[in-house]
Amino acid sequence: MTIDRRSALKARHRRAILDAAGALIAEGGRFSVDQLAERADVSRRTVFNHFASIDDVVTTVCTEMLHVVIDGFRTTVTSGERESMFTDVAGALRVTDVPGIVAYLWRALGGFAPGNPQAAQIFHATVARTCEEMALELARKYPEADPLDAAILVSSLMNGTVAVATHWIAVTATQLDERSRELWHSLLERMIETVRKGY
Amino acid sequence: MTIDRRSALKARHRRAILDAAGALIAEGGRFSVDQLAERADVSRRTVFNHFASIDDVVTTVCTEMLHVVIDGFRTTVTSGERESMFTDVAGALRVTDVPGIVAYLWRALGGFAPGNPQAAQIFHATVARTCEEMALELARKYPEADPLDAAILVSSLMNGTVAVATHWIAVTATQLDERSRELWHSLLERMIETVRKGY
DNA sequence: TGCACGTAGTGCAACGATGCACTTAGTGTA
DNA sequence: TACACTAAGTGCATCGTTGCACTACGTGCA
Repeated sequence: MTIDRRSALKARHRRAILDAAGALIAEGGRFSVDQLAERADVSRRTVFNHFASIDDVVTTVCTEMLHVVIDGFRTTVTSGERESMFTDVAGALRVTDVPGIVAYLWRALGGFAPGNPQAAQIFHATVARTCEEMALELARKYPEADPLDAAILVSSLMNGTVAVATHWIAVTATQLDERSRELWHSLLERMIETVRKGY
Repeated sequence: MTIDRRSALKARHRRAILDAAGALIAEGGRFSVDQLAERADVSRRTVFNHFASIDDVVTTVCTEMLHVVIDGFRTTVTSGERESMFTDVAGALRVTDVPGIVAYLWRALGGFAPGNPQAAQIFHATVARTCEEMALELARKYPEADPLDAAILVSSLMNGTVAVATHWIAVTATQLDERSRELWHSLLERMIETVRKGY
């Protein structure tokens, strides 16, 4: 087989951009495209060749981080005995530090754009997708269960997250609080609907 | 100032190719362009975009290694008091492990192409240039001295090299012995002539 | 001798990365 | 309000990288 080095170059740069964004986000400061490009050792234009916008970059980074959570959850759920949804979720909590990862993500994002609604939206959208995937995983294993139960269980799995998020909101971006509540409500509704349709 | 990322990309790939070649040479095996390209994580074609030939790559790697020797020698000679060429050469031997570096280079090159006259030629040509630069450095500091003395001193500085080279030749590539002797003779003549002309 | 095969090296067209000039939009300031 | 300034994002020409097909040459083998 032949390795496609043309794709390899693209992939390398894409990775470099994401890694740089992850580092910059973790450092807690806002950052510009120029900073991102410099950190990734690519040109500013290349960033826009790979991603539609800065938010696209950040969303991708967050999604990647939460995929760790999803993968861990999926492994726990699929490898465990069929007992009850509760034991699966409890097991996932023991194996993966879900609230820890998501809290880290949230704090980092808070630093990324304090007072910027974009940060909260990116966070909630990413976490929402993560929750949906986890709820779907549960529903696959327990098809006879009520989708509402799965959604609520996953929601409580993410509880630590919400607490941290709310805390951050209270401390640094009070004006987001109301919007945050709305987003979490709509998230729960979307989860139930998603599980019901089973994609 | 603006960083030229176009050049940066080129430089990065050039470095990757040289590093890969250095590693492959050090590992002691022969290697093809394909191996080199794969190791450097660039396409085969890019190797030829940067270097005219495989020998060009190897020569560059060797030259870079010997620049360590040259730089160390130059520092010792220029920073030391003007006393005698002999003390300078002795000082350089104390500071830099000249025979060690060159012997390593030779063993590595021997592995690169056992039975291949190219290896010996690359080695001798590279070392010859190194010797010339060192002899020139000596002649600059002691312009009244006989170029022959400078050449012979540098030659003796490289003595460990010759010994190792001769040993390797005897063991693994006897057929190169005669050619090696010729090369070293012509090297000495060229050194003297070079110093005499002072470039 | 003829032939398959591996490897060095080249020519070329397509694709990816880059520099630069440009528009757009938000923000602070006189 | 007007204006300077900063940063996001776009269009385009150019340069660097890559895949692929090709030639040339040495080597082993029937």
